[in-house]
Amino acid sequence: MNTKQLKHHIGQSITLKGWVSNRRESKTVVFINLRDGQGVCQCILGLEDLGDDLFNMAKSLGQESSVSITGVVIEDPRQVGGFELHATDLMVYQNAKDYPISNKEHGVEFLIDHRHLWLRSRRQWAIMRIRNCISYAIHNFFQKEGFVQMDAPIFTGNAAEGTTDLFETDYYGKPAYLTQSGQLYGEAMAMAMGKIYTFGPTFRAEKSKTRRHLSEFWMIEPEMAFCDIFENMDTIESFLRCVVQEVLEKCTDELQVLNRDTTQLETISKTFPRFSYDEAVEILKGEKDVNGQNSLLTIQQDIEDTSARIEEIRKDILEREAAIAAGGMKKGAINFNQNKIDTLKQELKQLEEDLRNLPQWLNSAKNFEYGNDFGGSDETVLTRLFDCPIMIYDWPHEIKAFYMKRNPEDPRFARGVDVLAPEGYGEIVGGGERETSEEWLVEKIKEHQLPMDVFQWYLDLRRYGSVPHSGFGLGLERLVAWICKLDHVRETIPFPRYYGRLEP
RNA sequence: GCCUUCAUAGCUCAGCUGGUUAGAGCGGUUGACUGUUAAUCAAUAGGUCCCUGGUUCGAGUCCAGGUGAGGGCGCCA
Repeated sequence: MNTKQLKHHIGQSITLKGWVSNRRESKTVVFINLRDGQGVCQCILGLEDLGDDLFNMAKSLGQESSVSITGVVIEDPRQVGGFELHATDLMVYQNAKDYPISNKEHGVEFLIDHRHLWLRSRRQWAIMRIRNCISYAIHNFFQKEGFVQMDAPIFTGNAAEGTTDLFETDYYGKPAYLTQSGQLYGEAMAMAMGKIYTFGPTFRAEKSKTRRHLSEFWMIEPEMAFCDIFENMDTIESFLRCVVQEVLEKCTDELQVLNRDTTQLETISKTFPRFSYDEAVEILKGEKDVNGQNSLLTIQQDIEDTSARIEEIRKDILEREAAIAAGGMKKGAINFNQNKIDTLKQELKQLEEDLRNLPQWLNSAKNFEYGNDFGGSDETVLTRLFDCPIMIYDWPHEIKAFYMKRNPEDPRFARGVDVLAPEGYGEIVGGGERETSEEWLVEKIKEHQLPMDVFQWYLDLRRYGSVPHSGFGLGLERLVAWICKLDHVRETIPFPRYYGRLEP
């Protein structure tokens, strides 16, 4: 029996097993919010129903104590979940004391240090369930479309694109690296199966301290034979649409816990705008408007709005502080105002940081040099103008990987595609069409000064039945972060690994 | 690697131009209250102000170095 099944047992006596997430008490009643992993249910434990011993035990329960409560299910629309349990019996597995995570706000460092316990809180519960839903939806989509899941190796012997961002391990006395992409193997597997996808961990030793980088993350890499870049973009679009719609449908409770504005996700049904690199540069530099908006003016406006909001918050804080200092306020009101001030200060900190960054971003967009790759801030500036994901294709070949196919009509460009998520989440998908010609590839490998011998197996794919083929890589954590609208990808994975973080 | 912000009670934070015994809320403990949703109310315990050195009659506050953390850039999903 669990809290999700209560609606089938109204008026019946049942037993729930779980953890005490909160407790309130008065002289003859104790209220316990019971969390069982599925959901929550408020349990009412009355002195008369339980007797002195059990009632006193109920009173002594600390947060996160593990218990089993038997009682009658009562429908009550005021309650979270819609039901409550009028207890007739209580069994305590363990009475927990001094649980470190209270229902108040905590700082990031403290919470991450207690990640093993933090996972129990409501918000994390919602995020992990959405992550699960996304994983399932991804498998579902590819399986329905006839893709075969095949796993690429995690140890790799060669460093295809430099060793600086690879983790080195000892493999029977030889250096081995943890995979940073299974793509080349994906191509080999696609030639065996037609359409495949990998779903596995990826490791990058980038010393990045940003809200969108992890050292260990999960990547989904489909690869399709007989597929050009445009068919690839079609696949990416229907894939993302399918996953987001699945979450909207299946995770209404979870999205609500996160306070996610779902109208911003429903725009997924729109056709994703597609721009060539050339067009995207014009938009970025403010030389071309889109949707009646100019990128530079939009950021300029953001700067002004942010400054105005900062002023507003400062004033609000001062007023509340003055009101408290003036005295005569009831303790409850003081408490309320102080909490409000805390939240406002939090927002203020965030806004002040934005205000430090925005002018840099504006500057970087203004002075963007044609031919360069887009930086994180450029992506933010671009996507600021759209409410659904956008795709950018045909990149200068110099800045793309050696295996990227050149546009036959204009060899200055490589047929890569990046998908940028809205709301500042940046690149969630990177992909493209792969080079089919052995000659071109050999030339590229030389140009990138890569060791030819380790790519012989890869070149075999072009020697024996080379066909046009494409694929892409999706960062699961970035997708989860965007769908849940989280500040940082470290909340999207149970035990995050990022620069400087290895425990717990 | 570069830039930037920060470190005060178990937790979240206040502490002004340096000045007596360092404060609040939450959490803990004790008590009050039949219905609370981060309950409320009263009382109570709880401190190496990150570390080292310096300036000063006097440093939580100023300066230098170190350590740890947040965020941004580069790089990327």
